Parts: sequence; C-alpha cells; structure tokens
Amino acid sequence: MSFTYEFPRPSVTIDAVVFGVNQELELELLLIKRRDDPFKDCWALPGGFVNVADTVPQGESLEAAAYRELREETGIKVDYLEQLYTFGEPGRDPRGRIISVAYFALVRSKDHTAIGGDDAKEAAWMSFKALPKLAFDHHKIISMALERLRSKIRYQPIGLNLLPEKFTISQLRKLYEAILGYKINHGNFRRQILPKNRPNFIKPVRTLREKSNRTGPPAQIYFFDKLLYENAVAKGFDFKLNCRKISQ
Amino acid sequence: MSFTYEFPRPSVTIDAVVFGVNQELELELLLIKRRDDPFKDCWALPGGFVNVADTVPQGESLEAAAYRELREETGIKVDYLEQLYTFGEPGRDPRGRIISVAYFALVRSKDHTAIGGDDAKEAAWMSFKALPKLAFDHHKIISMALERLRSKIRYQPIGLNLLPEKFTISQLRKLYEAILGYKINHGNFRRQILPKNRPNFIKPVRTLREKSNRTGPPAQIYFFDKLLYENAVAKGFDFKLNCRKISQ
DNA sequence: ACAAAAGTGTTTAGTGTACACCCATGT
DNA sequence: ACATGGGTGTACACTAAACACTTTTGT
Repeated sequence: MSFTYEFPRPSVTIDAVVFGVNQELELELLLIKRRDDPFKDCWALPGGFVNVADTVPQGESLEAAAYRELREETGIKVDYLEQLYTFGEPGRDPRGRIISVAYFALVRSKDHTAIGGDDAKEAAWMSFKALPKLAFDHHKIISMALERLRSKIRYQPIGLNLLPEKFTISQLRKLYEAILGYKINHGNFRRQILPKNRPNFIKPVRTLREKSNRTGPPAQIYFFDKLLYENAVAKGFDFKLNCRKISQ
Repeated sequence: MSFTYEFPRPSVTIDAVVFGVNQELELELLLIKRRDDPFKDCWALPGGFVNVADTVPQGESLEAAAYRELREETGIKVDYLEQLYTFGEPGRDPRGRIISVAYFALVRSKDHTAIGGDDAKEAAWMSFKALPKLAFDHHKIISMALERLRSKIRYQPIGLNLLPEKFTISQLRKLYEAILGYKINHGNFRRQILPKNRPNFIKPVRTLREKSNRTGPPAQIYFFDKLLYENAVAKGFDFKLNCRKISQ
C-alpha cells in the first residue's frame, strides 16, 4: 500500500527523554540499542513514527505516540510526558526529512524495568555521567532536556516523584545535587525544603527514622503529602526552591 | 506532480504569534485574514506549510519557514523567532492531519507595517484586548504564547525591545502592566528596574527629559544599553524583575 | 487651587547565605 | 576516640512591598 500527495511531506517522529533515578540517587537515562539502520546497534533515545491519517480520526496524538513508542521499545509506562521541543533541521536524519517532537519524563528507575522490544534490540538505564555516543542529534536533545529539568526542579516539586515514597532530607538533597551537578549546603537546603512560615508538604513519618547502616544519627524519614500540595497550588501557592549557589 | 510514500505522512505547518506594542504602549497581535478555505475570510495567525524534501538539502528549516511565511503573508521581517510549542492533535484541521510548530516574536508594531499577501487577503495589527474569533485552534496557541511572554519578561529584558529606543520609566511600566494584565506600584517598579547595587543597563539620556504634554513633571528619558547588558550576561549576570504582586 | 505623575525615602518583614555548633551513631 | 552526617542556631546582607512625601507640571 502507498500514499500519494500533491506536495512533499515530512515524516514526523517522537523521541522520549526519560530520566530515571536509581536507588543510589544517581541520575540515569533510558536508552535503546537500534535494531535497524541507520545507526544500527547504536544507542539512541526511544522513539519512532507517529501514526497519522488524513481521514478522521486522523491517527494518534503526538503525546499518544510518545507513550506508545516508549512502551513498545522499552516496556516502560510513564505517568506523565511533557513536550520539550521540536527538532526539524534539514539533514538531521539520513533517511529523509524527518521532524521529531521530543518529550520528556521523570521516573524512579527501579520501578520501571527496561525491556528491549520492537525496533529496539536492547533497552537499558544508563548512568547519565557516562552516556555512550548516540544516534542522530540525540545528544542535543538530551542536553536541552537536562536544561529543562534543572530549571523545573526549582519551581516544581518534581524531585519528589523520583525518590522512594519515604525518604530522608539527605536523599532528596543528593538527588538535587545529582541533577544540578553541584553540592548544596545541607543546612540551608533543609530550611528551604522544610519552611516554617510557608506551606510545607514534606511531612515527617512520626514513628520512623532511617535504620542507620552508616555513621551519624539515624535520619528522620519524610513523605510528600501530594494532596496537601495540590490543594495549596489550587489556592495560588507556587513552589519555589532556591538552591542556586554553591557552598563548600 | 505528486509524491508517493509507503506510509501515510502528516503535513507540517508553522504558525507565528507576533506580539506588537503600539505607541500607546498597548499590546497588539499580528493577524491575517484567510483568502482560502477552510476558514475563508476568518482571522488567523500567519503561517503555512514547511517546504520539505527527502533529498538533500531536504528543504528549509522550521524556523526558516516561519520567517518566510511571516514575510509572505504580512510583509513583516522580525529579528528573532522563538519556538513555542508543537500542536498536533488529530482533528485540529479539517483538511487532514496537520501538525503545526508555533513560533513567537516581539516587535514594535509601528516599525512593522502589516501588508496582506499570498494566502492572506489582509494582514493587520489587532488590539490584544479585542481579538476576533480565530481559525483552527489559534486561540489556544495564543494563550500559550501569552503565558510564555508573561513568564519571559520576568527574567529577560525583552520589554526593552518593544519600546521606542528612548523611553521613560513610566512607559516601560505601562508596557509591563499591559502584558501582565495588572497595575504595578510605580515606586517599587522604578527601584527594581533601576537597581543601585546591581548592574544596571537602563541609562538616563543626560540632557533629555520628556517634553511634557501632560500633567506632572517632565520625566527623565532613558535608553537600554544593550552592549553593557550583553557583556554582563556573558559574565554570568542574569536579569530578573519581580513584579509579581499587585499594589493599588 | 488642584490633580496627576515623577521621583525619592522609610519602614517592615522576610529571605538566602555562610558558618558554627551539638548530638547520635558506627567503626 | 574519632569521623561522619543529621539537625539546629544565628548573624548579616539584602530584598520586596507598602506607603508616604515632595516636586513639577497642566488645567
């Protein structure tokens, strides 16, 4: 079967930049190994062609395509994908004119096992600090995604989706340090994230402290009260975290 | 001539959201009246199909398409277009599956005369406060652009591109009020925009004051020292303006 | 005389940063 | 005994918001 149009048309694909955090609070990235040319056997972002049609219902939405490709190529289902940017430079794909809409997501990597499928020979969580060479312009896409992630954690409590349900403040801080790429003063971070005179959504689990398999006193365990947070947001509250500056 | 593909492909278009500011410091939007169906004679954002090809050089970039369509349909050349978002919901265009990449820009409207051309029967600056009904999902695109504009003026001195080269602080404040949609305390705005203990790029024109055709003392005229600003940015300075809260 | 707008000052509360300290724990 | 890290206190500089005041103009 073939499809004929009066004017040339591009192909449209999606790419998914899925950040994960492992149990050591390190940043990871979900990648696949390509089964086919071009860039056969090269690591790349999961992604693929958007299903479209000119007749109603005109195929799937861009977002739906992103969820589908992610599931097909890596077996992973995420709750939320956010549109990042559209990459459409001529020459970015040797097969022809391909325009790609990039999406990004954040998950706990241990909750999402990566299983290669479909066009992906393999799928895996890779340490963000040691990424392999990637296909196409995927390095560019990833660096834009990291930039977005860094600015997002300052005004949305997305970091809290990445930790286990219960966590210590140190763990949360380590996550922020992993994303931002620098050390944060622990005392000040604490006060910022547990404000006394503003709405606070990080609540201590009264009876629980960290079972201390390390030096130092056992840390208080906290949880993120999502309901409280969402109510406050509805009332006009906006989360903000200042962790701009480094301190030794 | 026709083009045949193995799989169905969408059309890709661009839409340009061009904000303007008129000499009364009011916000305007550049619109065209459509010459052809669908939505013939309806007002819409300037935009159109991206020229593509599967053989090198594979056609024009998305951004280039945006500049070209803007020039063809409205006669306007802008210095800088920023990608806003990609709209690709099935059903957004009755002609078939059309994915549109939206760009946005900011200009002084008096420097850019709108002249209808090509697919545009007319092109005109319209008051942002009284927009007509628009074609397709263009209202949605515009509201997303306004949101972006509102957040951008807080951390980039883009407002200064929209005023005449020389301006008073009151004019600048009125522009901010027009974009943000609320009144700002004049004294506090002044101090924010003319900080004493931080780099300041808004310099008084020593010899000039407003020729006062209104009540009140003649205001000092300022200009934006772009060079100084860009040097400071290169050194890590980042512009920020707090005009969040209203005050009567 | 009055209203309107420019420009400036002051007060207050709050914020971010640096840094120091104590304490509980494992080794 | 010591290092490590949790948790807290505090001092300092700076900021934004509110609002009051003076001055200068047009009417």
